[in-house]
Amino acid sequence: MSTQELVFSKDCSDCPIRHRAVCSRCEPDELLRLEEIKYYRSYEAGQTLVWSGDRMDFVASVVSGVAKLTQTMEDGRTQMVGLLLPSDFVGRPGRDRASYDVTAVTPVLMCCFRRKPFEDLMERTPHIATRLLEMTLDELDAAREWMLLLGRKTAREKIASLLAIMARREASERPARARGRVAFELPLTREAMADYLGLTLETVSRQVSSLKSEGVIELEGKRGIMVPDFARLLEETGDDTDGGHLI
Amino acid sequence: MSTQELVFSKDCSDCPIRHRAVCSRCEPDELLRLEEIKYYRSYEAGQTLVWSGDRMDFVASVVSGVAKLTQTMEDGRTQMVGLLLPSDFVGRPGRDRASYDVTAVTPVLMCCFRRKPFEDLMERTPHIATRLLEMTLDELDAAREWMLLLGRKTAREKIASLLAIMARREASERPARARGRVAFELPLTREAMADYLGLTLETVSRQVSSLKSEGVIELEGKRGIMVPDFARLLEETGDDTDGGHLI
DNA sequence: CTTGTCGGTTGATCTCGATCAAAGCCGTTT
DNA sequence: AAACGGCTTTGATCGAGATCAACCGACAAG
Repeated sequence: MSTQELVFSKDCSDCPIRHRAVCSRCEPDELLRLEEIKYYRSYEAGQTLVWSGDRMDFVASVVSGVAKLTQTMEDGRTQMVGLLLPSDFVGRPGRDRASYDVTAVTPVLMCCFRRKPFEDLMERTPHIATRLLEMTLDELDAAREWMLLLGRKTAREKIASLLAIMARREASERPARARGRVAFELPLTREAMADYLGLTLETVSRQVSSLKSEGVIELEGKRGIMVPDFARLLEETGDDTDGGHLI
Repeated sequence: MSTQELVFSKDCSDCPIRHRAVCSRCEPDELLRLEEIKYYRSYEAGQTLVWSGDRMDFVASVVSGVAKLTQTMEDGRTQMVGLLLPSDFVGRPGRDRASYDVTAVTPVLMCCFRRKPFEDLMERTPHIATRLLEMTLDELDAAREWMLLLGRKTAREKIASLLAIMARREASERPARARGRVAFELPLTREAMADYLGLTLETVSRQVSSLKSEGVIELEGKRGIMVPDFARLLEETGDDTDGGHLI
């Protein structure tokens, strides 16, 4: 398959700059230059892609699957600090050591770019930096919302918030769905949810059960979550519901 | 005072790109273009510069003083999500509404740039975007460390961590000081510390007292903190102390 | 079929930090 | 000097979530 083929047949789904379907200024020759320095890697669930402190000579974009960034204290307490879904970017141009553990939550396919050439390309292609800045600012916003969750929300609100975030993200992928009704796969174990929310897995389990028994959510098998009334779920998050951006 | 004068006499201390004394590629004429679109604003302690949701047609750089970014829930629970010290950047190119409340903690002087012209300048001056990306990535790292603190640390560790962060930042400003011994002004009230750490002000007060009575810190007047042995303080943070970057 | 493992649930108890309440300490105003 | 307001400290009590422990169900391996 020619490089050209790859780029356009897949709608450049592995170009980190295009991934979120925003950068309309991606020129074909710039994409080609990206093609030259990229390669794929796949990982199985549970596998750690990078350890905190490791040398990291690539940056990458998640093509499929879910991965997490975690920080761990000496005594084993761990906190998830990033959840990577398809189209998310990993790695940091200009730094050669990873700051967090990166672990596959489900099987993951990454599209990697060798770091040095990627940095060179960034120098020559200004709007890649602009796009990356935009994505990083989005991540920073998400991190700050997450901080409010960690610092001030109750266990119940935390669970509801996590479900709302996942549901919203799911909905944005496939916007066609019944009004207010959302169903999605939650790819996280109770323990991973606990690490996300700064709780213990027992508390997560109890609160999920409680939301289920009150009809806010329905469980479908192991990982399926069904939200009959999204607005109802939002009420449980403690967030401003009339903030406009409902979904 | 001529523009030239201002730029070079103050070592461009109000240029957000140069603020952290990193961007060695700032050309005089680029700095001049920044000069043309900037203005100063000062605020008194307690004053809110921007309300979440407000229109924000500038970006800015803190020249002096301390400001905070906070998020508040309907019922009044608030969480600080950013602490802005001199040289920090506020605002987001490409977005016209503020996402957080920005409040002066001490009297603050801001160097503001009208947003649209700043964005235009960014287009024409690629390494401004690069520099901004770098700064944003630093902030993201800080936010993620903060998430570990909020999600997993004990009250005592939280206090120690905050003090260590402030001490470290202080030390980097004026690197000349006795080995292990650091003194600094903590510009936050107990309530602000509580908002930073996801605690109540009573808990903050108790833990500070406890650290004092155990000799980890000494209080000098209202706001002065003296750390006789920085390594000792670090032990209390729960962080990896042999992570190299001690101070 | 048994055994093991992994993820999840549920129960009993404990504890850290929240909450409620009362003073204390300045610095400023009257 | 007295009164006041903002900030802090300290005490008593309460409760949400952690901890410890048992058990369940699904699935894979022996």
